[in-house]
Amino acid sequence: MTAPPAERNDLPSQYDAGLVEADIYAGWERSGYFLADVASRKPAYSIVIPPPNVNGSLHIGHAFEHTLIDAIIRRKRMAGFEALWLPGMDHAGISMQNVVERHLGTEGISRHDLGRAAFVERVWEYKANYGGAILRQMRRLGSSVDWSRERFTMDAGLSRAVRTMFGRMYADGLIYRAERIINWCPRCMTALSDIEVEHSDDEGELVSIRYGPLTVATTRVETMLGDTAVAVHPDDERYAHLIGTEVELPLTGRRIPVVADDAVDPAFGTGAVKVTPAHDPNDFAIGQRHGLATPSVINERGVIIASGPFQGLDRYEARPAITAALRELGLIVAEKRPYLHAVGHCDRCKTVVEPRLSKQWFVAVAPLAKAAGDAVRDGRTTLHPPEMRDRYFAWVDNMHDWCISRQLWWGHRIPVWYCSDGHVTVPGDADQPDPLTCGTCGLDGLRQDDDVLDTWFSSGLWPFSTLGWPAETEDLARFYPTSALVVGYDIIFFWVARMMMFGTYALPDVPFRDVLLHGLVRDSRGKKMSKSWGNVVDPLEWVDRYGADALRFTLARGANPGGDVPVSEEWVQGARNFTNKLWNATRFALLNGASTTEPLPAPEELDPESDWILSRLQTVVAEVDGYYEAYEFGRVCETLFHFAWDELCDWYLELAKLPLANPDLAPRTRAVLGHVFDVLLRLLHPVMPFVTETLWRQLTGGESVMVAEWPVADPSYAHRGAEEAIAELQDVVTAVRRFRSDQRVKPSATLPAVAVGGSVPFPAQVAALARLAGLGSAEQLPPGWSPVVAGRVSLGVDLSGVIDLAAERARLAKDRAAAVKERESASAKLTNAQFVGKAPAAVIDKTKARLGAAEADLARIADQLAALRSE
RNA sequence: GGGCCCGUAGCUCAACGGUAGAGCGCCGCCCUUACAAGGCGGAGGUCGCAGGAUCAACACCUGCCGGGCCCACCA
Repeated sequence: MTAPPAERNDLPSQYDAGLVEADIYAGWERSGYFLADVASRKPAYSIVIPPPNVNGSLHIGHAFEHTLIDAIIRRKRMAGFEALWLPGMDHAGISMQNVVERHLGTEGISRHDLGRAAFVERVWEYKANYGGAILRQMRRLGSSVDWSRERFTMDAGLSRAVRTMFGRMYADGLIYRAERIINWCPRCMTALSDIEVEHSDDEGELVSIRYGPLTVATTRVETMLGDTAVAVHPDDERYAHLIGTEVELPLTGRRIPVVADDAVDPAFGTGAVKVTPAHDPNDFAIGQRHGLATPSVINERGVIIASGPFQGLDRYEARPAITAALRELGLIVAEKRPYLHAVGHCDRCKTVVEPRLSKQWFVAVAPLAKAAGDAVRDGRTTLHPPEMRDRYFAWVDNMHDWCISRQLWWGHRIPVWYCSDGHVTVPGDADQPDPLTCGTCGLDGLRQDDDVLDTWFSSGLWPFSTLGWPAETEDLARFYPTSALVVGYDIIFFWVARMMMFGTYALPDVPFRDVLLHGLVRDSRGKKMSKSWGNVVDPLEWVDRYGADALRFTLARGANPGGDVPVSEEWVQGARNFTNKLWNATRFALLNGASTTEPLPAPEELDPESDWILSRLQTVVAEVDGYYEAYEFGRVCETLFHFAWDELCDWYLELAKLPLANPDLAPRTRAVLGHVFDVLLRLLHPVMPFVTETLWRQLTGGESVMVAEWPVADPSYAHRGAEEAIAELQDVVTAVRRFRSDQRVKPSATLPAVAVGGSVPFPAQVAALARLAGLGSAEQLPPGWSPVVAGRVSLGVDLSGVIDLAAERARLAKDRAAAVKERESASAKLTNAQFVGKAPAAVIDKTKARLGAAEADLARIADQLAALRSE
């Protein structure tokens, strides 16, 4: 796609992002630049997308994450890497099933009315109709993903990876089935892993109940129906005589033993604990140690199933009912009292989780977690920012076995078959067909496990399953390990740790070299965005209004490693203004014939202002490159923003106007202009792809900045002298401008004549100065003089009608006060530093210079005040 | 109950052992031939509090106050 170079003087004075972005993206897609070529000789650079949920839509957090990833990928592509950004989506097990069930609910039917096959069919339909919205929206943002490699966690290839992984881990004893206490959501009707449970401190009531001679306390009265013991600490003298005896369990007519167990804290409450092995993980462990029965009294819907008067009540109806019954019997010792305690909630639907004994599949995490921890400890994978390492280690070092079976219909069905004798058959390899006969006894009529796998099981394989694993594909060889993972710190455990576990288990190397953990997007007051706060924003609305580049710049600019990012529409407006500034500045360059075809003159051949901007440019190139490499996107943006706006636009373009008007000087200045804009646009491209593409094509006539070379700093253009000269010029101009402002000299009025301070080094600069400061003429004078006062004294110009002498005296007095303060500060510091003689020489010198400057200022101010007095 | 982070200009946030920065907001002046989505000038901070080590701290250490986050099977 070759963009026809537009008429150079045909650019409107405002940038309209909406006008160009869609076409540009379509052109990029057609060009094939997004595709990664396995056969290329370039070094590989790869990132797999953190797959968004199929049922979601692009929110501001995605926009943030995608901006960072795209910036990384685009820069690497320009820098000569074969860059791959692999897109895709996650089937989002519970989440997606819930969404579809809700839709069915509006039709008045449940998934059970449909049956499993029909329900799963519906989910696929839903996915086809609504899924992938995010991936389509990504085009709006400009994400340069390789669409030819798009994957889905339920597609055939990934299903094969899941089945292979399960088979291998089962064979290795890393996946097993067991009856355990698991977290159960009575609403979603499925088991959950530990991290799918959110704990919150909820108000409960601690009720003390008399069990014969003992008193126990509980927040969950209803579980007492399933108690099979009371436990006390073995060393607790108060109860030593009761150990081994039995007490009566109220309301049930059952007698239960008193057991001694170390898990009991004798200092808590009465030191006696009721034990409900089927409904509490602690109690289950106690039960195991003492061979207690494990009767379940609450079913999967949270309903009491113990026979008796409470049977059929919901757990929350049963609680007060049982309490009342106990009170009637006089068994409530103390009145119930409010008690704040941690309660687990389902992270999908917020229902209070019910610990429940059931038979589930688990991953034995110990060896995997160790490998995942080691990979970070020994530096094969690096976490950014490093503070996140502690969090990561705390998790992998203390992980419990992972419950991976879910009682859902949407997901990867567990690849396990049972015969009527209950033997388990697991196909060892993904390419084996579903087994027809039992591997143990040879019976046929096998039945597949009804459950599906935790959605994070398949996500955990993402970095290599998407590249073709278990097949040994070229993609896998070329792009694994992936170079970086860019993801929010909120899913370190859900996802990052799991990928590390699976990756180090199944492949010879880690899944990624760098992990960049970004923060959450917040509103302008630093508040977390949530629907209930009403502060969520639709990123695409901002894209519509201000353009994708403005949104991207805003997000990238706010990115500090690991930090949260506040955004507001005003920030985006500011970024939009920046795109417009770039637009107009480039337009100025184009109108003035900026050229990228003329060779850039060597430093000696240039005017100081050009030496200066090129010197600054090469510094900026080096800095920005380093910031990109360190994932310091905030600084990338900050540096480029200031260079472009404050230095290039506010000073260089103004300074360039004079040489551009001079036929002898213009060609060189045009070459410098062309070069500076060319480099600037390339540096900005990873963050602001659209506006830079538009402008870069106009400027250079090139095909696409996407595939332009990444700039490299050229230290031969470093020019200290020019930087100092321009700094001095800026000081003087600012002083004159300040004078004008103080003296209320109209901007349109030209001061009749004035002398300027500073060692302004050459005639062109004096002319520039006259222009920038609105002077009729200017001459050099010793530095440091208030311009007009100097003019009066030195040139004899009579400004008495123009100058407000009192205002000028006030200004000088103020300057003098500042100089006095500065002299004192520098002097104190110098005395201090010299006294002990430990300060580095550089510091002493610098401080001496400060002191000298302050003293010189004071002398000049005194002279000027004296001159004014004689006026 | 453990662990982590943060308290810097009105707001949101940077920086850093050696003279406090940005964006937005605010005040004043300007439609100056790239840009009013702009230009120029300016105001505004005892860097949460109290100690300590250092020639020198906003920056390092300790304690306190205030705010946030993560992990957690004490009934």
